[in-house]
Amino acid sequence: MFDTDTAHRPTNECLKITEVLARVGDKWSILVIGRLGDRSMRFNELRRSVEGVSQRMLTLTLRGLERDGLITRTVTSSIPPRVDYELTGLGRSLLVPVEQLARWAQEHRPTVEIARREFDSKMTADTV
Amino acid sequence: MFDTDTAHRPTNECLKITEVLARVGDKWSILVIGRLGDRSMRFNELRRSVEGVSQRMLTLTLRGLERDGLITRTVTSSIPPRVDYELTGLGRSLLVPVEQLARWAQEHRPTVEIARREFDSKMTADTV
DNA sequence: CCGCATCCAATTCGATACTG
DNA sequence: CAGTATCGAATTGGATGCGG
Repeated sequence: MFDTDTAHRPTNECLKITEVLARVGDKWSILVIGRLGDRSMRFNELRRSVEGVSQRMLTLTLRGLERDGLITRTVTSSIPPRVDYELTGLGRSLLVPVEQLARWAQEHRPTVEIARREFDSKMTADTV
Repeated sequence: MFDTDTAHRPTNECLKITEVLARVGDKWSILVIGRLGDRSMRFNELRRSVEGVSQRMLTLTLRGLERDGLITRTVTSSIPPRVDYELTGLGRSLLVPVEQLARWAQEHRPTVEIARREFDSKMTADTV
């Protein structure tokens, strides 16, 4: 998998894909994308909405998403200034597989948590 | 999104989901899962296959996946010892949305790369 | 209101060396 | 072969204070 060809092609495609997935993988990107799924939002609005994200990380996340062409950043030079973030078409297309993954996580979270507890209890039993 | 309810429920579900997605998000997990999609594999076989992963990181990744119930670890006490890793049913179910995401990445990678170059050139133009 | 810069703590990761 | 242990380097992230 991760390859159109039947053959096992380790480096080329995989590395590139990993690079793209790195954006999705980080802690905040998908949450921000999820929030922007409904409508465009302002900076502090997003900040409050995502909850737990620091100003710094939100800034970095938004820059990254903008760089990848997933969101647009629109500055309105008023006083106070206003900056709106909105998903691009590309960003909205990403929303589809991300929602699938979110659904998986939501559906299987209980199973995973049970597995974790079981694993952990086995480990502590070994050590003692 | 990321919520079954219509209302905006920021903390509860999202944090838990983030926690689960953190496993998928890290650099090696999805690659390992992808490799195990076809068949079970031994430790060093995986190590060579994933390519770029250090022994340490592969061990940590495999432990994490095992802890979450996504793979099984089977030890055969021979000389030399033999350890096989295999996807569980849960792991195979994760393979589905992950493949979708991989397809997205594969399909849109050129677009993303163009966006990145464009963004970067704008930035350097500003600075100078 | 938006966001950058700096400092500093914590975590992550690779390299290396050593065990059953 | 399949790990564990340790160490230093690099990356990451929060807190704070300043600037447009």
